[in-house]
Amino acid sequence: MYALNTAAGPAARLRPAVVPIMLQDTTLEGLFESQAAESFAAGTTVFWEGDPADDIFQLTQGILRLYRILPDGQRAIIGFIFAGEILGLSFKSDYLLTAEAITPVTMRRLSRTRFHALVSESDALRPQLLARLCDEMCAVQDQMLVFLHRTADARVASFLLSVARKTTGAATKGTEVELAMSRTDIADYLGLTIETVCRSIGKLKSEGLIVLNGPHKIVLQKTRSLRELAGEAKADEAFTATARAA
Amino acid sequence: MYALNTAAGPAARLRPAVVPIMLQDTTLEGLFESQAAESFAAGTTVFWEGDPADDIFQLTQGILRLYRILPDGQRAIIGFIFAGEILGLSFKSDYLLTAEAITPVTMRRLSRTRFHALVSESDALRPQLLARLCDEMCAVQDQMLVFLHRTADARVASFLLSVARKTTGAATKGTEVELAMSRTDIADYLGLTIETVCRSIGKLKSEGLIVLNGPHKIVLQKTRSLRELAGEAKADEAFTATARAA
DNA sequence: CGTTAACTTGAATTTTGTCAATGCCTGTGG
DNA sequence: CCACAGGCATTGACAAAATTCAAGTTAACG
Repeated sequence: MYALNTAAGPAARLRPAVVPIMLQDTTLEGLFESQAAESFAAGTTVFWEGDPADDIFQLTQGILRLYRILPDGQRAIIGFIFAGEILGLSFKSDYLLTAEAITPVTMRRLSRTRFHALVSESDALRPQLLARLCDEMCAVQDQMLVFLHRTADARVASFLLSVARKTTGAATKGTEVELAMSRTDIADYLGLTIETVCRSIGKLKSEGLIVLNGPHKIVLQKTRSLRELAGEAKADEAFTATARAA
Repeated sequence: MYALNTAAGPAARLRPAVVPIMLQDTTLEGLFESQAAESFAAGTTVFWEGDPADDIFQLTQGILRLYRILPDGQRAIIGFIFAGEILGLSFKSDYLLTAEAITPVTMRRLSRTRFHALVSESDALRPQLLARLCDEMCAVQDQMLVFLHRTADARVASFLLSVARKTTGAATKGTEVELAMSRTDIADYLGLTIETVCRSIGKLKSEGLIVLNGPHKIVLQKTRSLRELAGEAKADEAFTATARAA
């Protein structure tokens, strides 16, 4: 994968601008802190599939979409990058996908050679990079399990929970999720059509699992049902115990 | 991912038993060459999801399936491991999936701590490990694109090509593919039902893309059509040129 | 051989995709 | 500030794809 979640998650964005110097040596994010911020307008492309993969980025604000165009012309969205995440980590000479700003974004850039030099010099950073890659691999696998083996409704539920966690840090009753991406983006990510995404969201709404404040603001209501639908948990222990007692 | 393809692919299996000593220092596979071979009967479990992840394995003969049981009891196959591949590479303390022998297998084992010590000591091995992880990540992504965005027929075609390449090293007209796994295994891997897998294979057969020698031996016939169906290539250049001229 | 499990095929149902129409935000210009 | 245009989201009717349920048929193994 080309994106690595920060261990800290959304907390990273709330972190004060001035951080202990030590961080620069002990976290991958620290490597970017001395770099200048660059801005990209919404809709702008940060890099194209096929461009030489010269740089590695940290997204400091905004949301990106990563996609590839399939041989038949269909656009497949590989994932979304949220503030705090690192992007472009690859050992290929070219980028294998296109990164596009969904919202206005700001990023910090580090040349790939510099990044790898810094990482391989540091005994603290090397294992971190490996651990991150493994974490990311696990995440991709989990995602694939949900998306591949479950229905449209389950995929949408899983997606909403995932966005909630990445943007607000939690997915509890009352959490308002800002969906910056369009329905088309969601569909191209989940391997569904726009219409099916709409209908699934509509169904979640009519069943009271979520509430909509316009098409791009979703409030989570029945988070247990959402999690079950998304295939994240078995039926609750207490519930099955009750069922057994009855 | 828990499996890393050997760079050499199937050639690794054909490699003479005696190899230059140098290899032991320059490839990840080399690390396993001094280890004793262990055998597992078909149907045996090598390790279970949740076991402490103490060892890393190289599969020297046979085929494994990797799977997890989803909360609703469904079995999701994450992938298959073929001879030559390395298995169990994770930075988690426990295995996150179950590895089961499909055929009789032989493996070599290395403790995780030993493996990581050897790798981190070697300037040659460290970048290899990173590169492998990235390659594997790309492979998982590609797979996801095909499986998520394409039909049952396309998934099956893609699967057959992939098995052909991993076992015979090529996917050309006349290649005979040995499918050691059951239809249920294939279905649980592709996110389809057994019946759909059967029907897709039947369709490929009736359209002349493949020939069956019993249910577990498949001969590739129209490899270009298979690749197009699998979404591996655009329509052939010459063809589109012709179409334009007409 | 005979038994059992695996594979294949068929028909009905459900889910998803396709095509088409309508409604609703949003931003721009009057 | 309002009107309007254009894009996006939603909904409906129908078609296609995949799943489910239910037989058969073939292959594997003792």
